[in-house]
Amino acid sequence: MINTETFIKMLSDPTRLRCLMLLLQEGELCVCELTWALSDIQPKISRHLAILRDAEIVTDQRAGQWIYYQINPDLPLWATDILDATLCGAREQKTFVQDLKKLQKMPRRPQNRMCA
Amino acid sequence: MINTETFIKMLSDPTRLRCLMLLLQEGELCVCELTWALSDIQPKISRHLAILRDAEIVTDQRAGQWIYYQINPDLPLWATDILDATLCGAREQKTFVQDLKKLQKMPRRPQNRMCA
DNA sequence: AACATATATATGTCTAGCCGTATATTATAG
DNA sequence: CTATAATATACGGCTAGACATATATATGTT
Repeated sequence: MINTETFIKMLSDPTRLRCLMLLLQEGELCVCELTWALSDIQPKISRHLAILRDAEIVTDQRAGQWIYYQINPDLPLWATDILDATLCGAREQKTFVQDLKKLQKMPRRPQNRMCA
Repeated sequence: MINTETFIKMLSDPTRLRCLMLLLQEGELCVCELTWALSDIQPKISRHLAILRDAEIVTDQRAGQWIYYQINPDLPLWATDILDATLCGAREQKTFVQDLKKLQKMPRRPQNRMCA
């Protein structure tokens, strides 16, 4: 089971935190959606998602050529509480607002598996 | 006002996190108490507390030769929520339990100002 | 098969930030 | 006015970890 120190270290990189906030907000996103939303390069996003996956903070699931990530539903309560509180803070900050807006404007966005 | 990214970065150092957890649990502690509790060296504790003070996550108050630190009471709600959730997690981890136990066994512990 | 798209990983570089040691500052006691 | 205790800061060294680029792997399409 993950401990608080490790968990917070995982959140302490801005790219990882932005990905997690979007995943928490949206439920499930693939690498190309996150890459688009953050206006960043694919290997960087992929690498950070791999770090989060190795720490069991997110889970991944392949759907065709896309790999969808989501917050690990089995996180301990204190961990989801940290994420929820962070999202509350992020909602009033321009980085998150911009990321979410950018995501919603993504052209040819692969349909979210949750809606399939 | 502090943002989520900066706030979490401040928590991401183990020494700072341990100090914050003890401060949240105990209300107010001086440098020598934290130094004793963490079994670490004074300049290191002092430096990390200065970092937290500069980020306005803690406040300090001199009482004679001691300087007492506490969690900044004016933190935004999301920030105190993060700290509270982290403490919930920490309470079940041996680092925090040990730190707290060590603190309580400190000889000639300066009386806490809150009890004065 | 050939090509395009999505994702992952490998490699070498670079820097933010932590560390220990030494020293400075401030307060109390004698 | 010393001496001691508590705390803060300065300095140089070191390393974890983030970066960009290049390449590998996997899937889907024609």
